[in-house]
Amino acid sequence: MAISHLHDHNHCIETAIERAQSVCEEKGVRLTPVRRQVLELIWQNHKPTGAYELLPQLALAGFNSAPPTVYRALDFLLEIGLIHRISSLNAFIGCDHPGGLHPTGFFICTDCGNAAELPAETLQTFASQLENELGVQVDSSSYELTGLCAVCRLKN
Amino acid sequence: MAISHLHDHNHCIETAIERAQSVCEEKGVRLTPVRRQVLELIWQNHKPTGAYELLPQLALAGFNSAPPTVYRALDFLLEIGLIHRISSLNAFIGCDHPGGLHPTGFFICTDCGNAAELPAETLQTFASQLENELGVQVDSSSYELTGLCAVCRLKN
DNA sequence: CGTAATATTGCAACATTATAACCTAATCTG
DNA sequence: CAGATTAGGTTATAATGTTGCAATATTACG
Repeated sequence: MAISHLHDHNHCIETAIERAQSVCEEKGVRLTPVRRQVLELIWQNHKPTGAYELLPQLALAGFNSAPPTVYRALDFLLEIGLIHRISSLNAFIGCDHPGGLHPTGFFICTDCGNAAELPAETLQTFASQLENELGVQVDSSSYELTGLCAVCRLKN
Repeated sequence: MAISHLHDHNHCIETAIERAQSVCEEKGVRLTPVRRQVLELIWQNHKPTGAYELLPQLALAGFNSAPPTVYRALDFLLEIGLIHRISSLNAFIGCDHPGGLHPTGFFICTDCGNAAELPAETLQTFASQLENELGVQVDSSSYELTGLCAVCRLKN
């Protein structure tokens, strides 16, 4: 399992970085070394990662490492939708399907710690339903759930 | 408008405190003076309120006012479901329908700052749908949306 | 190219939010 | 009442996030 996970995972990271490149080119913004490195670290961790966890990792990779550096990179990545912020954890995680700002939604397993992004269509449906039900206009949203993921549910 | 709002609002607060009393009696826990005062302040503010906003208000009401005091009261009120935490705002707000722990969900108007609790049934439906869709078991959830509320939408 | 405008980064200090540790006081239980 | 439990006071500190300004890099344009 370790090997296949590792393999998949390296693939994940590569793909994520490539897509990030494309997104940035399309938008005419710059994926600078720090920003790229932060994104790569987030994908390497592959779980919700706090800003202050990234600091030493960034230092280890030979980059300047002070809070504003990391937060600026995170803000940039958030703004173009390459990562999401999970506010109940004060943590950040890579976006599965970048390419524009969209509702944030994660299911976080309290056993294995994995965070799975919720399907965009589902979130869209929820938001629309609430708009109708409440008569409001939804501009942004974040849905954060915890519990046991499908795997851990069987294990226990 | 100011008067009617004020009236409704005082009623809100009274009702909330009364319900809190009942809930605490049922559960056999103590709504001590600090806890009661914190709850009352939260209802008085009538909008998401940060812990450090409560400190001076608590001091003004003649109570000890140090972070642990407020946080302990907040933790207590959260645990028995009398208030909710809105993590995207690092703030707390009174629960509309206390009487047990339940999913947290709020629509926050970016214009007027009001936070409206989402209908419990709707949240329950969403959670069930996600459980089916993802094969997971949901233990807790928090849905936070922003945008324009029905009133502010018309005003603008 | 050269230069001005813009965007990005480095750095130091600071602001905000939350918790730990330890002790005292109040309340409950038998 | 004595002992156990719960709640609160106090000090210090941890964790998270921001501001402001100077320096550097990148881009735009004559």
